[in-house]
Amino acid sequence: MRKTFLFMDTVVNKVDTKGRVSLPSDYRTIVKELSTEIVCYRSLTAPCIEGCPEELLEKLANDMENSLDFFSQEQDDLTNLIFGDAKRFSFDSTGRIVLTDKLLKHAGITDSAVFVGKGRKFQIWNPENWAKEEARIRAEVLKKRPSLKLPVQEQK
Amino acid sequence: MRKTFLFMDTVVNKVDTKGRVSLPSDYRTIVKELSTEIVCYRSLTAPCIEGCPEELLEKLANDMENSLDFFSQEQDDLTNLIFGDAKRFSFDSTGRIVLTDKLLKHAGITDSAVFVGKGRKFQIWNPENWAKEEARIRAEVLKKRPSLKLPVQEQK
DNA sequence: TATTTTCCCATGTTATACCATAATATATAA
DNA sequence: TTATATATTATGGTATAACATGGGAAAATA
Repeated sequence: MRKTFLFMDTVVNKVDTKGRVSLPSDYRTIVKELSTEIVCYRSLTAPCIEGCPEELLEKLANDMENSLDFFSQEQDDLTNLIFGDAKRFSFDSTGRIVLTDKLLKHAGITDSAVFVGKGRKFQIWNPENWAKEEARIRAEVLKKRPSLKLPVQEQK
Repeated sequence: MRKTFLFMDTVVNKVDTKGRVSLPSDYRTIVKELSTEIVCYRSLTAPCIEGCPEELLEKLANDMENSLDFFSQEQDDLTNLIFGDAKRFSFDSTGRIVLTDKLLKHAGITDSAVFVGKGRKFQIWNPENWAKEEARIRAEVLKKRPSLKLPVQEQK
């Protein structure tokens, strides 16, 4: 895998009635070096969609295969949950993927979606939900790091 | 074996009176790169059918051969169970396989079946049973979430 | 010959590849 | 800088191809 595969930035795109969305151009150039496909699945921990190159899940599959706990119930459950939910999405020449109803519903996305870079992977949120989530995260960080001194500035 | 051989997603297909089911198109494209056959067997741990390319069983056979537990009763039993039960299924030009009564009965499948991706392999469930199983797994994973540890990935 | 199994064709449905245009960003010249 | 041109990207619409599935003929089996 390339060393510098980092999904970044926050991009809002429209979602049409068929569930089509343009994958941000930046994301595409990253993905294109490997293939014309990405994998998406419902986040286990948040009301959003997660996406990544297939290579990332490939690595996970390998690790699980080679794990000592191969026959354990937990691994069995995890593979079912992860791979059962994940799905390949290929984008056409115009750079769009078609998200499924299951994914859109889980994230509460209707007519527009926001792509949020997360390094090796990215997330797709309902814009309003993301606004709240971002605020929550920022608040959390401030609370956890009281010694962090930000420049005192007036709110505008 | 190809780099990206991952069975994913959850697909419901009909099973007709002859026991015919369409293998999901995604699965077929994976399998086709190797052959026109898959191997199916009754899951050892759940009321479902498991399927995979023959190459995976090949790998299993190798691993067991090279294992330190070569003479163990457990491994002996496992090979008997798996290889004794496994059977090749070839799919025709329309992409269908014909499941045997033994398999269908074990999974409680009658008129429709759900394919669940599991990475290197996949499972075939009775839809209602899978719904319950998925709910169970999700609840389980959420409960364990704080301590949940995926296989540690080696840094290179 | 009767029964099962395999193979192939036909059809409705859905998804996807493609084209056209609009919007945006980037580059170039004044 | 400002204005204009060019390229890239986003989005709407549509024709096409792919798919799942029912039915039946040919082949194989008993």
